[in-house]
Amino acid sequence: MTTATIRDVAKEAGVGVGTVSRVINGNPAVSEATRQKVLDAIETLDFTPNMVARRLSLGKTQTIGVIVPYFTNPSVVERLRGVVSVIAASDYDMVLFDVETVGRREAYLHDVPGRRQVDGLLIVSLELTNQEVERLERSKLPTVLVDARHPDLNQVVVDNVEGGYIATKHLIELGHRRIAYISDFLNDPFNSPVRDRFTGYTMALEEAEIPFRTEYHRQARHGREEGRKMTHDLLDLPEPPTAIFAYSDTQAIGVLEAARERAMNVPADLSVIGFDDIEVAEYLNITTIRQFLYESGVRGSKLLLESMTRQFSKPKCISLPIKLIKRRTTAAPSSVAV
Amino acid sequence: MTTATIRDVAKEAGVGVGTVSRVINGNPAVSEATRQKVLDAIETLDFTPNMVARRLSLGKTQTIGVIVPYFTNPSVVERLRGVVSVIAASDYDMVLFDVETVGRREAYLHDVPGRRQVDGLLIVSLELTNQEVERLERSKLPTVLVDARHPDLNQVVVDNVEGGYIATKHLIELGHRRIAYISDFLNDPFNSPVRDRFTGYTMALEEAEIPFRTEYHRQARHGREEGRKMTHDLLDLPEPPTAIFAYSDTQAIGVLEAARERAMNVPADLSVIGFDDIEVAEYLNITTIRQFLYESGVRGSKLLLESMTRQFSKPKCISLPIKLIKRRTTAAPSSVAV
DNA sequence: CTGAAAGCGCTAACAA
DNA sequence: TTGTTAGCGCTTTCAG
Repeated sequence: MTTATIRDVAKEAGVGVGTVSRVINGNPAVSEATRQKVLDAIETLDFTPNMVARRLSLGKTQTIGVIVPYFTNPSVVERLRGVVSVIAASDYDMVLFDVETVGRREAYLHDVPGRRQVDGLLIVSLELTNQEVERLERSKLPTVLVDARHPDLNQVVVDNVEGGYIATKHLIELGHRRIAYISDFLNDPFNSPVRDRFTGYTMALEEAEIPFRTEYHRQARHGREEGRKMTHDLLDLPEPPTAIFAYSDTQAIGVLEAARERAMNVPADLSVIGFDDIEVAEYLNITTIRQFLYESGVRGSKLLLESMTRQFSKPKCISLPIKLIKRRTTAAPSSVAV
Repeated sequence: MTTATIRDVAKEAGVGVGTVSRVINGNPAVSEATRQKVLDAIETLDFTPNMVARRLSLGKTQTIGVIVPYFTNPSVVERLRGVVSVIAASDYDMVLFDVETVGRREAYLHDVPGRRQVDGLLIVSLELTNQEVERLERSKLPTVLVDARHPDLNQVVVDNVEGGYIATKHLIELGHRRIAYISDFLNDPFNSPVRDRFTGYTMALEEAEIPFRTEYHRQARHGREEGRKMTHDLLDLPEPPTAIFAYSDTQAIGVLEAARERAMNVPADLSVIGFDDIEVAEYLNITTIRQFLYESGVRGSKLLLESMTRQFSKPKCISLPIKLIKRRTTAAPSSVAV
């Protein structure tokens, strides 16, 4: 038994396919009698409309695409949760494109708009080149960026410079002078937050007239383990920092591990501040800069849904706040260290 | 400028649409000369084939659907990571259906097979009724269950009875006699793991000739907060337990919180064991029963991909191991408590 | 090798 | 109200 089509239903009910289509789509221009006949036929044939056919006919897919890098990253997952919560409640399906390599990134960014398989596109934590944006614009595919900026696109963002500034300033106000910043690679063309937070870091330093020391900035691939290693390097310095600002909570966890391995007391011997406020940060009592990750996903997808119904005259930019969350990994430096 | 179709390309290249199609699909029966003409035309028109049309024509979607409950649940996310890792590396797209309510559950399970929008279906942590399975079979849609059982379907599972048994036995061997089990509701028809682990719990008790006490089993909705509350209730008992086996790590975290609120020392005053071994469990040093969540996603999707190419004579059942991970939340009861 | 034409299952415009 | 028909863009015989 092959699946029933609209034609089978029409035959079974003794009506035309158009009528069946109308019934399916709730078109009121159908008499109650025939509607019932059709409904019965649908029932006996256990018919469900073929979405692919409908999509082709309609020219719409009722699907939104979400491109995310590193689905393994907790902050990305948290944003995605927000996205899922609104998409699942809408009439749209969601297809997920996970970018782990440059190749896939290019493939998705190139193909997804052209293939016409989604009605809207949400791009999370991925910096786009002008060329890519141009292509997107040509395809007329409604798009919104979450955690990435571009003058021509709708976006929801956060002020990472300010975030870096606030984090560093918190440490300074606590009395620290030897403050390190550990982060992802600064020269990654697709990662501007890492640079922005660095800028905030240096701004705060400068404001407090603390000279920036190259050896206090470490960079590596993203990850807890890398955070751990960088911390050890830092602590091996002749004049080790008394506080570390980690680009992400994940890296901050690595810092904590390193400290534990050296039997150092946090925050007495070493202060640590992270960024993001992922869920674990709370359990581990990590002082951090909260950015509303879940909320960013929610706002981003809502903005997308909205932009799919009406065109905005110019790109919308939603700026989400950030907030210092003081917990138990930061304190004044022990006097001996100063 | 509307998107170019295969017909435009054909005209531009001065060939028939069939030829263009052949070129696109790498059909070797095309002369090098015409192939080049077509390629040029594709280039100048910036043509990308419309996936929806291709799908309709092919009768395949190159898409696999994944139905998960509570995307907010860390263990589900972890499984999903495994799924994403293999799907993203395949030629399939992945559409995600998040089930938060009974209504959506029914809707997805009913519609997804019929709509023919996916070539395969992965169902995670969702128990199916016979009726639902029957429908699935009728639709001939390749399906695999992850973390759920059914005699007629492919599946990857874990022995939860054994898990519950091992967890409890660990506590018993440490010397505990007053052991509580906190969990999700036992009578949830769609959650058999909760019952299985309970069975394992009672088995271990029985084997050690420890009578089961009703007041030592608490149930509530899933969540950290609920775990916290149940723990307080337990500790308010005239004869409180010395050890708690939590259905999930999430709930175990709640136990830890409650203990901290009472300034109780874990594991000296109270032992805690969780289940799953989600990432946080490691950071928080929670003793737990590891089930290979990520791996379950990987195996499940591989099995699905495989079952989409060749039919199995009978349903495959992959059973993943479990493992006691001893960390720092379990120890012998303090003598005073005995 | 290549072009023409017949679908894939559905929607919507057009008649009736 | 309803049936008929022309697409939606692509693949795939079937001739040539």
